[in-house]
Amino acid sequence: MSREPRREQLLNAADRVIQREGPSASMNAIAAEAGITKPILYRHFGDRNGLIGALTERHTSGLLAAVRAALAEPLERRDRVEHVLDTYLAGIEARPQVYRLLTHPEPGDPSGAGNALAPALRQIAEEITHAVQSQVDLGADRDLLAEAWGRGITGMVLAAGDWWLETRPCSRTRMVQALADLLWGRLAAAADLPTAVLPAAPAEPPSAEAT
Amino acid sequence: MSREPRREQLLNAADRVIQREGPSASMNAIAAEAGITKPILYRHFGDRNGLIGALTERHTSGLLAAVRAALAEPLERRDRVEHVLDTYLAGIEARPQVYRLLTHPEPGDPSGAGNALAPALRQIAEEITHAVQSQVDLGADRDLLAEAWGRGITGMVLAAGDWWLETRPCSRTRMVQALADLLWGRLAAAADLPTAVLPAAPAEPPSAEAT
DNA sequence: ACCGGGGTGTTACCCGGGGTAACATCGTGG
DNA sequence: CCACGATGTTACCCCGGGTAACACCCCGGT
Repeated sequence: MSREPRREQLLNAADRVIQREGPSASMNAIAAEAGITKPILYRHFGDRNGLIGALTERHTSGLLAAVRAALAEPLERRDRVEHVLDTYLAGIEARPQVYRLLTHPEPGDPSGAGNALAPALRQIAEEITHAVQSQVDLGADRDLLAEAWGRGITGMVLAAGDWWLETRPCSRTRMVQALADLLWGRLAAAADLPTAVLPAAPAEPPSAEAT
Repeated sequence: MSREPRREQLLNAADRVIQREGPSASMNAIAAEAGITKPILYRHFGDRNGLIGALTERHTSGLLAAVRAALAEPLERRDRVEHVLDTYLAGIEARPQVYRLLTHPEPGDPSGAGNALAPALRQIAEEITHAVQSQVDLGADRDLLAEAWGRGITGMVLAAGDWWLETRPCSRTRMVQALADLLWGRLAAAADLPTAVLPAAPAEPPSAEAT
C-alpha cells in the first residue's frame, strides 16, 4: 500500500476523532483511533499543523468550491449574496465539529501575526474580495474597499454563523435574510426609535469584578 | 503589602511580558518578569485563565466603556457608527499585543463551544445588540436582527480591524469610512461592472496541494 | 538464495508548559 | 516569645507535541 491511500486512512481516523472529541484531540488519541502510534502520524504529516492542515484542506475544498461557485452564479446581486450566505451556513451546519476546526487559528503561533481569520477563512475572504473587485463598480477605492470588505464580510459571517450554530435562534433562511439585510444597508435605512432622549441614564460606569 | 496592590504589580508584570512576547507567553516567563516564581501567580489567580481573565478585564474595561460611550453619543446615526468604529480601531491600534490577547479565545476549551468571539468581544457584541435594539426601529424582527447584527458587526470589525492592523493599508479614517460604507449598503448601491459575461472561465476546479 | 531499500510499525525518550505539594521565611499582633 | 498568615522557594507530577533508534516485512535485483 503506497503512501497516498494510507494517508487517506489516517486522515479518516483523525476525522472521526475530531468529530467525536473536538479540535483539541491529541495526537495520541488520533494515532490510537487509527490503530497505530504517534511517529507514523509524524512521518506522514510532519507535525500537528500538517495533519490539521491536510484535514482542513479536505473539508474546505468542498465549502470553498461551493462558495466560489455561489459567487459566480449569474443572479441579481442580492440573490447572489443570499446564495453565498446560504451556502456557507449550510456548509457549517452540516459538520459543526469540522467547522470548528477550520475556524480555529493555530493556537501556538509564535510568529507575530495572531490572525483572527484561520487560513481556510482567509481563502474565503480572498474569494469575496476578488468577486467584489471584478463585479462591483466601486470607483477609485475599489482595491481598498474590496479587500477590507472581503475580510469584514467573512468575519461577520463567521461570528454570526457561529452564534447561529450554537443557539439556533431561527431557520437558516431567516438568518440569511438577517445578514443580507445588514449588508444591504437596512441599518442605515431604518427609522429611529422614539428614544426618550436618555431618560435619566443610570450612572454606574466602572463596576469591575464582573463574571 | 496586602493582596490587592500585589495583584496589581503581578498584573503589570504579566502585561509587560505579553506586550513583549505576545499572548502565548508562559507562566514561567511571567513569573520571572515579576521577579518571582509560578506558585505565587497561581495563588493569586488560580490558573492561567484567571490571570488572562484579570488582565483582559483591565484592558477591556477601557475599550468597552469607550465603545459604550460612543454608542450612546447623540449623533446622526451614520456619524455615531463611524464614531464607534473609530473608537474601536483606535483602541486596538494603541495596544496591539493586548488586543491580540482579548481576541484569542481560550485555546484549551474542552467544552463543546469553541466560540469564535472571545468573551471580551462578546461583551461588545452585546453592547451593539442593545444599542440597535433600543435605537433603531426594525419592526417585528427586532430582537433577532439586533442580536444577529450585534455578533455580525463585531465579527466584521474584528476581522477587518485585524487585517488593517497587520497590513496598514490606509489611514484609520479611511478604514472607518470603508467599514461604514459597507454597513451603509454601498455594496447594494454600487453599479455592476460591465463583466464580459465570464470570458471563457478557465476550468480548473480541484487542484489540492495548495500551500 | 542473498541482499538492500522503502515502506510498516514499535518502545522509549526529550522537552516544555500548566499545575501542585511541601517546605522555608518574614513580620506583626497577642 | 510565639503563632499565624502572608510571602516566597525547590522540586515534583502529568500530559502533549515531537524525535531517536530500532525491528519487521515485502519485493525486486543480482
